Amino acid sequence: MASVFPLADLKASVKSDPRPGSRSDSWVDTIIKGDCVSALEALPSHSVDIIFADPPYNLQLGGTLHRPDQSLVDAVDDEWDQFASFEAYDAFTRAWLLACRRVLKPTGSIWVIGSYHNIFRVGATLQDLNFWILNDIIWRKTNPMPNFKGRRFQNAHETMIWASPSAKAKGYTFNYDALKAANDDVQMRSDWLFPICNGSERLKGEDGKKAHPTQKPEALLARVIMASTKPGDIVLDPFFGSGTTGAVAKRLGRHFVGIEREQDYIDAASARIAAVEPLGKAELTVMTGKKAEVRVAFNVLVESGLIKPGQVLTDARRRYSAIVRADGTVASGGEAGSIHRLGAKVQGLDACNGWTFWHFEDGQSLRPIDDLRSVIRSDLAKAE
Amino acid sequence: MASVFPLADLKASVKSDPRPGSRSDSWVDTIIKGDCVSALEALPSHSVDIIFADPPYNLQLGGTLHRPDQSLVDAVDDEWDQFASFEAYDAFTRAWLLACRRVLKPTGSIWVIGSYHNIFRVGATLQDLNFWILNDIIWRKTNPMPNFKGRRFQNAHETMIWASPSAKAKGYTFNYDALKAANDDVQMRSDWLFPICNGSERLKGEDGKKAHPTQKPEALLARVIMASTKPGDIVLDPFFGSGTTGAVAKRLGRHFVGIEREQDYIDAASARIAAVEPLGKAELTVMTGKKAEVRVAFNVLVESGLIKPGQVLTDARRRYSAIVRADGTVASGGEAGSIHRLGAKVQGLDACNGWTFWHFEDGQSLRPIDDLRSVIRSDLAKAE
DNA sequence: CGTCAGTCTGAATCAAGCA
DNA sequence: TTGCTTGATTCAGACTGAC
Repeated sequence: MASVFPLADLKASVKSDPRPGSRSDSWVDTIIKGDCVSALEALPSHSVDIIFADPPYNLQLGGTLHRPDQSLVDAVDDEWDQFASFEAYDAFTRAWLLACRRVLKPTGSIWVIGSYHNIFRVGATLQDLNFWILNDIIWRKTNPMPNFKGRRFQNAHETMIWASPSAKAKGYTFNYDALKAANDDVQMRSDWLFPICNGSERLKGEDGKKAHPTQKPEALLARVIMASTKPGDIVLDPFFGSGTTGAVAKRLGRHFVGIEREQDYIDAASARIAAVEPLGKAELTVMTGKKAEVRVAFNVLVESGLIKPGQVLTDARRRYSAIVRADGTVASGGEAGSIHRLGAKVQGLDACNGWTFWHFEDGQSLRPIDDLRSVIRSDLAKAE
Repeated sequence: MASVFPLADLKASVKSDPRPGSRSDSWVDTIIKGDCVSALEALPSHSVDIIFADPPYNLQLGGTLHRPDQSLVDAVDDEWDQFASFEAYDAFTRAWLLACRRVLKPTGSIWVIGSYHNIFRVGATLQDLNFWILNDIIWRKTNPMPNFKGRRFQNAHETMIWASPSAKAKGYTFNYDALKAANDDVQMRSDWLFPICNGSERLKGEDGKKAHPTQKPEALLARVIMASTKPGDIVLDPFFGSGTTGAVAKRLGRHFVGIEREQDYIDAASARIAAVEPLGKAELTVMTGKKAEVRVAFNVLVESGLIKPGQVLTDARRRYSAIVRADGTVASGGEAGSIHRLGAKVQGLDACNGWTFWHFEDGQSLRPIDDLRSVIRSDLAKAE
């Protein structure tokens, strides 16, 4: 897993089995080293299910920026983020988006993340190329960097665009019911709240400094992948960087393909992905349709890591137990469903408040999962 | 207030006093009836302080942007139609944005609101025209319309772009301190939470149906106007519609100019604005920080005797010390200079705010010399 | 072992005024 | 236009080390 694939070898491999849709599988679950567009052009047509792209933002920073305490802000000044003009950035964007569409299945979809520096150009280019925008999604950051000079609003979000390859492409995956069940039985909205990536999740080099300047949080990728793929799907990331997409895809039982130019990033991502333990099949079953009659309400706990997929919940007296799945449903015996339904089911009742019925192990004691919801609510309140 | 101004009369009026920056005032606090670009071209250059624009996103596009996926139009016509439509929309956007910039003061700023159907094109056009994006702001709706088909995320937000007329235009108004104070003493973020406009605020016709399809909530406009204008400023809305911008501007003690083509909307907006009662001066006072306060130099403290020549200043932890000299400079070791330069020097930094760095003995405690500046300012205020 | 205070840092288009 | 001086300015969360 996560082997590195030199571009020349990839071309030879794909040439030997070039049928669209077929694949020799040699490039699946690998990181292809090379230029984004060249690597994309070496892949078979219509061969991946979704694309998650975190392209350079084309930040145009002036001088240096200091905090009020005079410490220096470590800005993104990498060579890969430098473009001569908007025209150059647009040409770059067109090229990789066109290459992406050829590789994407007609039933697939693409996600692109950006900030106000680049996202408007990306969105307009997507439309110009006849991609069909399905949603724009706002990642609200719980802990964004402040505006130090007090001359603007605190830049507290980033924008993702979710699009299908054409207006007529209808087969894209959207796990509506699972998302709704996981969101307290109301539709998942277009604004998502997550912390930025730091702490132990943040990859660091031997010098203790961040391995990549723009590492995205796994929770963000988890929601993207759970929303728009099925288990076993192939997720392509043409700007692989620190490999968050690959790590989350592997954990969630999806395949990945990464494209990356810089060897340092490839090394960090390879090691990271190798350490990932995939979830089991039971945890990954995505609820589909209404026949399951299952309505869950706590995937935020799962996404935030307060509850982990595979974790066992019980009632207060440990008479009943259930296993948490990655999509925010729970399973027990042959039954699966929302915390509320399964709680009722195991007790033989018509209704049940899953939040107070199900408990989790906290050291030696059992605590209701509602306690964890309080933690999330507290975070949400702070973010408002 | 809120009289209607036929475009022909406006042209005659402005022609009689065409000096840029000057104004006969005849067009202030009126609704100009006519085409957006023509009306803008009839206004004096550099005459308004901010622009709030809620442009149509389906202009000349027929059903293209809103069309559900199941279109009966065949493929070739469909693609051609889309391409032509985006081009037409871009041309329209360029035209009204260019006309807006001529009318906008160099110290002004512009807000544009839109959804994913059009905001990416608007943002890219703003950048192409060398507007300088200051922030993108997300209006999160507390009560958005559900997604009925369950094929996408609930579209629960709209996007606003806030921009200055050029990268070098620095004088735009931003009431940072007032916003921060109003936000529990933390910086105002780029994501704002407001309900959509309904209930009694929603304008309705005699038939009881909504007078305008996209009436914006007054709270949204209030934050925009309070953030980026001063009392007495002129707020221009080139797509006036139901007149929310005018109503809020009047209530908040600002002037407005509206441009609108449809007589029905003009009638509704005129009546609405006429009923608005402006707030009093006391309610409108904007909290300002030190930037807007009277400048008090360090030597004023020495001259006034609050700080005495020979007195020793230290930093908050008494790691560094300096002696005050009669000319208002301070000295430490062999170095001397302003409170700022010496503060930077002793710390080995490029810059330092001497007002908050240097402290003086006050009984048993250390207090920043900035406290003494407040004393001076207080005395000055009493003398006014 | 826990607590508390201090430190560090994150995709940043981040000053204004005058000579 | 450019360069220099003055002086205005930070939130949340993880980590570190003292006690």
